[in-house]
Amino acid sequence: MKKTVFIFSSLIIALLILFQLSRYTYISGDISIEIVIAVIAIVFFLIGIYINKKIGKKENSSLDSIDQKKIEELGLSHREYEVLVHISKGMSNLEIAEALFVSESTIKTHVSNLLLKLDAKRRTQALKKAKELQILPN
Amino acid sequence: MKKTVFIFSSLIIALLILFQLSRYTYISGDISIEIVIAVIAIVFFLIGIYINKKIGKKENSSLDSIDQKKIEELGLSHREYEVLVHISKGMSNLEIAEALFVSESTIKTHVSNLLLKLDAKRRTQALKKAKELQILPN
DNA sequence: AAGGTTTTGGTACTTTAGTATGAGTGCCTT
DNA sequence: AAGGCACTCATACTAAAGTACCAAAACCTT
Repeated sequence: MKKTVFIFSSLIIALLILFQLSRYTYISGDISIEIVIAVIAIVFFLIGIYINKKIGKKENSSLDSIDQKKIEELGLSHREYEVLVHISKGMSNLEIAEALFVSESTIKTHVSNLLLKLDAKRRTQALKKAKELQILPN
Repeated sequence: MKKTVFIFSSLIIALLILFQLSRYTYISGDISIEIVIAVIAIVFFLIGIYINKKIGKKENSSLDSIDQKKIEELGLSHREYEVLVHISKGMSNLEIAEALFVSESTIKTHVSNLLLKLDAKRRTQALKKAKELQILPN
């Protein structure tokens, strides 16, 4: 919101400055009108690119970042989320157990609770839902 | 490549037309120079936005689009790929079987071949690899 | 210190997933 | 027409995954 106002204010100011500049060069006549126009064209062309890039980056970053709030909302504990991340790497319960230095039973407990909290029947479904909820990166 | 050439050609032509237009209005003097400059500024501003959107979409689509060539490289059959897509939706073998109107045995066979071709031990690992290979959308 | 939550782990069991093997059918190509 | 490939399905396993229930230690918090 604030940025949009700033950008449009800058645009209007730039426009006014260019108007004054063009009038000056028109009167003095020491710079050809074609060059002025070319400069204006290039400047606004670059402004257009710049603004679009800003907007594009915002959209991308909102798609990439994981939603910490939603993890809390779901009541996922730190360990459960950790297990979820390992599942997303395609690891088996035993592999996760070894990676986290705990027993396979522990991982099974975590997975079971995980599936309950994510309302999933399978780990693959949990992955799909987690990605939809933005708690796992794509 | 072709699009880039097209865009730059259009840009150069637009520039030439605007030059001629500006000269004409300069000589005839029936349109104030400020309006001409404002029009040029707006036009190039819009051109900048347009080009950037095109480029942005290309970048996004290249990240999103599935790699048909890699599917062929891996030797994945149409049915196997179909099963893979269903797995990525979090479905069980039985659910996939019902969705595709075949027996669970058939799906198991497909999954087995799928895992071999993707060099995966589990379906979750197959999903991870498939996404890395860009044969599944994120 | 008491109480709740998290983390850990076990047993026992059911359900999916995945492997191995064999085999029939249909389609395309040579 | 014959061979190859994709698709289908079955049986019989083995291996994971997931559930249910219980329980103890570790942790924060009030």
